[in-house]
Amino acid sequence: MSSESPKRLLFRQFAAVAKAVAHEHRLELLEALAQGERRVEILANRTGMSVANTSQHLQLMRRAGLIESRREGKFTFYRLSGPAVLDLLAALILIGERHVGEVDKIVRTYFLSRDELEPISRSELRKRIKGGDVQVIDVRPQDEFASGHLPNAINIPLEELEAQLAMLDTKKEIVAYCRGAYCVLSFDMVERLRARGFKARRLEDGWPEWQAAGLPVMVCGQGSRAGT
Amino acid sequence: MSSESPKRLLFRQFAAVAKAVAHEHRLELLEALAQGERRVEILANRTGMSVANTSQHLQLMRRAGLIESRREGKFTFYRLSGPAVLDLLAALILIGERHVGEVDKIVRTYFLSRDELEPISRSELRKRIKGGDVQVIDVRPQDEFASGHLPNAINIPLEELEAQLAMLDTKKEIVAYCRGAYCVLSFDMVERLRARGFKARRLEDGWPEWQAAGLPVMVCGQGSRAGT
DNA sequence: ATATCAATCAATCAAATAATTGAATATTGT
DNA sequence: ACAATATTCAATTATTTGATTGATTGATAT
Repeated sequence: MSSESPKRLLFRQFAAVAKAVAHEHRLELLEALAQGERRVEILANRTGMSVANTSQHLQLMRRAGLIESRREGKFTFYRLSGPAVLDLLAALILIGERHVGEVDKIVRTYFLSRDELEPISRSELRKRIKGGDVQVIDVRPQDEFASGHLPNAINIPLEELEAQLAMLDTKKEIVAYCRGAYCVLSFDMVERLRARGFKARRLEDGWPEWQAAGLPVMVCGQGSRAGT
Repeated sequence: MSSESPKRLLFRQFAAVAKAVAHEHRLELLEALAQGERRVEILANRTGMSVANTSQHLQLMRRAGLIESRREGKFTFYRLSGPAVLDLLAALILIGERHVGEVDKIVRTYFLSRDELEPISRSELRKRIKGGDVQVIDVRPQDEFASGHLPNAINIPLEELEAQLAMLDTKKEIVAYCRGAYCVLSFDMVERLRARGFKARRLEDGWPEWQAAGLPVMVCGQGSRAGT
């Protein structure tokens, strides 16, 4: 009587995939990995978990097929196993936004409302970049910027805004972006820029989605990096 | 020190959504609900769970925003909260297929390989239905067929195949479909039809996806139902 | 060889989740 | 009002999952 329906067996596997995303910290790890491949220790720092704990979570996700790893010398690099993982996260976020009251409440409490921020879409931003009438600011840390960013974007992490203010053209509109839909960085940046009288908006999503959409990108030192 | 980052709070909510799908039985419930709204008892029978247990799982998913309910007299009907839920399931299945070895093994063991079955796409099937050179068989139970099906489809559940064989045109190609990508019914139907010399293929997905894609449908007694 | 460092493993304890049972609630029909 | 029916609630127990600790592996550099 141990034989079970194949459908049941398959569902068990799919449930295992879902279980692997069903944890606060693992979602945070996936968000970090959506920026590009990363070492265990870096991920541990980012999420504030112990290295051992981080390692276990990563292995769990690897077993579930969400991520893959590569060994290079002493280091193990992890990366997303494919674009379907981003789809999974997007679906999760969409359901949260539409149908979970808590999400709405948190967004209202901590972020400017989405309408006030007038987010700009990927396709619209692309046109305006071509037109050259917009300044694009990448709010992520320097290392993430270096491993890939939007064309003509300049890198200004939040804490460097003061130092880089002079770089900005007060006439041109600014569009800020960071890691993704719920990365706080670009929200903060837009607020601060507006407080200083700039015309600033947010990209509606972030770097991983831009990249996944196959839009043009720049890597490393090729693009313009602000300051220093 | 109780204040946490808003991102962490949001991720907690998204993780809760993921947890709600992360269970074998709940996936099965969602698959059933993807066919249309259903009562608790019906769902309990379908999944082989007790009514109380089913009710608890359903409430958990409702709290997570995956499903909604409606009371009608003594009955409570549950339904998916929106199309994003289907996207979530699709992403889950895609990751499983691509990156989980077990899934592949199960498919190989229990189903004909996908290539052998030469599945037909939604758009192709739509064209051929218009052309009228194809017989479409809905393999689902009668009640599911009644609440909606593909245009010109006839309903032949597996156990009725023998009785309905005479209905089928041996010249025309047959396309069978059922509940979705991993519903066994249409696999079985194609195998049986081929064993009898028919030219038979599978629709690559099933009723929920057809409906979600906004393609034309028929409801209730309006369409042709085979036999009796 | 040995020291060092990144990552993993193994064992433990604490916490969350799932199934079961029987009682409780709400609605319908008599 | 009363019984019948569909669903939910509450309490219990078994199982699974998560974090922590310290030991272990594997690779590099001295």
